[in-house]
Amino acid sequence: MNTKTRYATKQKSALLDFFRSAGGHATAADICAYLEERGSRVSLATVYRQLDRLVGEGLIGKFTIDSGTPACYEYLGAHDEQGAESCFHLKCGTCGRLIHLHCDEISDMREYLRSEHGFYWNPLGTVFYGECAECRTTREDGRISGDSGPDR
Amino acid sequence: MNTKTRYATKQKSALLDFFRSAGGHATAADICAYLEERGSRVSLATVYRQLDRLVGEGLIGKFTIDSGTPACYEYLGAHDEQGAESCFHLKCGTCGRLIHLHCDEISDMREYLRSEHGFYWNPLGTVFYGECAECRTTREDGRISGDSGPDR
DNA sequence: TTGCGTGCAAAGGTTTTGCATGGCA
DNA sequence: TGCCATGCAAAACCTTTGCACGCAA
Repeated sequence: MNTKTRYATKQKSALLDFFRSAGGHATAADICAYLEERGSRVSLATVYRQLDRLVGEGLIGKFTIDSGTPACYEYLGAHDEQGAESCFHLKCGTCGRLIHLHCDEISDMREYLRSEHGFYWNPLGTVFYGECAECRTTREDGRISGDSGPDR
Repeated sequence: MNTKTRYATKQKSALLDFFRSAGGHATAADICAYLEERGSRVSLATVYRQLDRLVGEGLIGKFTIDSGTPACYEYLGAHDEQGAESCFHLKCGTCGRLIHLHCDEISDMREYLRSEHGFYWNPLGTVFYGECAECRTTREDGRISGDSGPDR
């Protein structure tokens, strides 16, 4: 589905620069806006095309927060093999925050999925949905306005 | 965000009938098509509105496979509290299959995320990305056409 | 009778695609 | 020079929303 990069263009290096310097996760539109601000204008279509290639090359990861919202992309190049596999994301459905996590505990989970279910799990790109501590506390304490509970 | 159901309409019961009989996961469009085939036509907008409410009521779960693709919905009513929390999904990025899984092992993961990171994980709605055993084997054996590896 | 739920159509937002042009090798 | 990558605009797609009507309570 995604073609290999054959030529080194300034748009591509601008994208990589963005990920290396800005870090964290960003949507295609974020990247576009950031680059424009920096003087190197890149069209949104090109951003999507490059991102697709970079994902295919394994340099960046793509993950989906919710259908209808733009996909998030994140630089993986900085992680070594070990590190990359211990990095994943938590999404709080109440406040909408995306939490970035590094921990080795999930290697157990990987091992389990592989041996027991034959599934080779890639934690990158996987988003754990739930509720963060702050929101949970707030909701249990106050029972503020809404009585319909969290979003999901 | 999602309003409570106040009236019992035939559209709503048609939706619930669908989930109880057809089971598994389905997109809004799937449901719409299925119902039309059965003679009970329900507009897509209504399907979305009802799904939103049903998710809010906890009767069905919503999860996102990939941005750009329609969201999947699944009936949860059949699960007891315990069962619901041991149900989750694996997505093979190579063949695109969505694998349905029930296992209790993940309660360890939940416990870990809660005690260590204060995060209340809801396994439903979370999709584990990776590669299934068949695809892995095929790819390692044959190294068929493409040399660019799996989609992600 | 009240007002929620529905259907239709249009809008909104994200992502993809066609085609002519420009730039890398 | 050959061909890939880009830019622009339009299309495709999923989902939400506005509004008038019908139906449950």
